[in-house]
Amino acid sequence: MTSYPPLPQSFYQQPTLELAQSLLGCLLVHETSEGITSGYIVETEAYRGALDRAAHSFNNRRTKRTEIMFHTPGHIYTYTMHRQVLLNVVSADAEIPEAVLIRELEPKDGMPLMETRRPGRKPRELTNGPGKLCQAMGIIQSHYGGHFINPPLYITEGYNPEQVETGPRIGIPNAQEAKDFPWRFWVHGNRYVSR
DNA sequence: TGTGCGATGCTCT
DNA sequence: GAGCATCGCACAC
Repeated sequence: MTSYPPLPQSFYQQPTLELAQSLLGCLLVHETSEGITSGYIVETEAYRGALDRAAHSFNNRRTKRTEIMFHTPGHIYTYTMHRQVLLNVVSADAEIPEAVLIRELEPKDGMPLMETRRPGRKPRELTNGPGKLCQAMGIIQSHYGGHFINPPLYITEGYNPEQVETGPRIGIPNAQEAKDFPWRFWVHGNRYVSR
């Protein structure tokens, strides 16, 4: 099985909205004893702590859960929503609680392994949601606090998306004015992007 | 292929 | 004890 060179720390040192776009087309890789799974990132959302009513860290709220967002960029922020695990990339400098949510992947390596983790699903249903992709990739809550520049869970160079689209984020009806911020980014025309 | 809705557990107040 | 950055199923077309 192939390994890949992780993107360096410097990649994460860019403004959150730019990082959210730069991540599109990058390859998310998870190496486990069962094998490698990987997929291209095709949809992201930015969450910008202090200003953003939709963010857990709104108004710089600092709790056990949001603590990692106050760290340096490139850290792994996982949390559970209902029964799912969701995966975020911490962005912005230390003490600035911002992050990018990874919403959808296009599977690359290890699709058979993904299918064993999500039995009975069609190929495009393996990773077309933030909770689903964590299941398919074997990402669990205990990845919280890790770093994307090291295996087993890391991000490497992928392809350059031809066209990126932006729009309002999904599933945050109570965020008032923040729900209309065009902070969702996706690869135009990719068949793994659902909505 | 698309929409609607109920189950569900963890975190914070 | 309330509120969710969701998913899967049922049902219509």
